[in-house]
Amino acid sequence: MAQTLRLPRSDNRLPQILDEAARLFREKGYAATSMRDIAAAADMLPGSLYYHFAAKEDLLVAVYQEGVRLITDKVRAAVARHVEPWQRLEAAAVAHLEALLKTGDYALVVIRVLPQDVPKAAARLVKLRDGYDRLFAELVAALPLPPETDRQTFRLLLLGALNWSQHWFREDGRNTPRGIARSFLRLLREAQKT
Amino acid sequence: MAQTLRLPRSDNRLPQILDEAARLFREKGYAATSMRDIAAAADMLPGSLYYHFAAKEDLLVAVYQEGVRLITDKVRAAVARHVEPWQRLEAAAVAHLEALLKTGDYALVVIRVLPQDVPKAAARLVKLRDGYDRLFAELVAALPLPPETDRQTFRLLLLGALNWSQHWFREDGRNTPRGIARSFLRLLREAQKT
DNA sequence: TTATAAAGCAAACGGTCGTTTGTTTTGTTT
DNA sequence: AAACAAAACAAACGACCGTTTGCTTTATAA
Repeated sequence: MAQTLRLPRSDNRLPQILDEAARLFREKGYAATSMRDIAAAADMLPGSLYYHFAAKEDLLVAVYQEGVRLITDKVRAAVARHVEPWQRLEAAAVAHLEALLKTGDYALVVIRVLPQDVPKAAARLVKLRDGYDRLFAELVAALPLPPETDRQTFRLLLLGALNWSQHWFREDGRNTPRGIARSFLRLLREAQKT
Repeated sequence: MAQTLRLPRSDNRLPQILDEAARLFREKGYAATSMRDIAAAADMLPGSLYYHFAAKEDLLVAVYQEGVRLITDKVRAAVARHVEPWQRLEAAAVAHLEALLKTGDYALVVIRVLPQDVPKAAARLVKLRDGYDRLFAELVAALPLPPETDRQTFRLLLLGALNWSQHWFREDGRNTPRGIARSFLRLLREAQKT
């Protein structure tokens, strides 16, 4: 059979582009980061970026997609280690927060860059997020909660608090993502024991 | 006594500038909003803005300051109507969320525009916020909580969830800021009864 | 070893950015 | 009505923006 497609070259610098783009999008936001910034950080010329991405927003989508993938993988793996619903949710919360605060730039771009800040890519970004939201919804649905507890409110409370932590979190000895996630869940759990 | 200072002219359009700037900063973010955008919305020429503000970041600081003032005033007034600590906190949470989701653009700018997005004004923005944070810290300090409850974690959980609600909240008949704030507090309160 | 496509360079395009400068209009004070 | 300052206009500055185009380098497959 005829081999028509070529493999990527080994010195392909696409990963480097994505890394620097993720770092800059997280540090300065999408609008304040220029293609020239990214190119300079990746040690290329601005125009060269357009061999890999047709437009700035496509570069963001690629970073965003990788961010969602990293978070999703971490959370899925953590959840799979438990069977008890509360333990599964706690594992998910810990993995979620560790992905945000320790994995690096990709994951933070997902919660820092708002879809509405990039109108031309907003639909794609929202779609990427939706799959992840469903994962958490399932975990909350499995909890043995008293019937008067609204599960959507519960989920929004937990996820909101976790995501907001990016704004105040500073890593130090007695302040870890794991500890914070567990503390949050402890505050929420006591009231909901059946 | 000699009158050396003049009063502002009655057709001063500074309020209009601030209104449009707040609206645009909230809609598109700081970096994506240009001085030309603001000038056009206020029906002026771009250069005219510089009679009122020396730089774009000063215009943001002015909007931000007004936003903090609006939230603080609303929360203080709401808290003052109660004496019981849990009721005071609930009143504060409701007022906080109503200020964010109903007051309009100024308040939302405060939680949507990150200080780090505007390096030259970051210190001023953080200072404006700090005063407000202290207000909530005092309300949480007054709660009758079991000794094992970490009050800082409690405060960060509640405020994070409240602030994050901007990302998913859509007003409709059975979904009000007041209802959400109360639901959040109910979830947190049950576990903490002494 | 040579053909080929992947990858990046070099240079520029039109447009928009924040801001400045000099001038003009206009409300208020005397 | 004359003087004056508040407020906005008119026009431009250099810098930077996302992107395009044509050309060169280079790793790999045949």
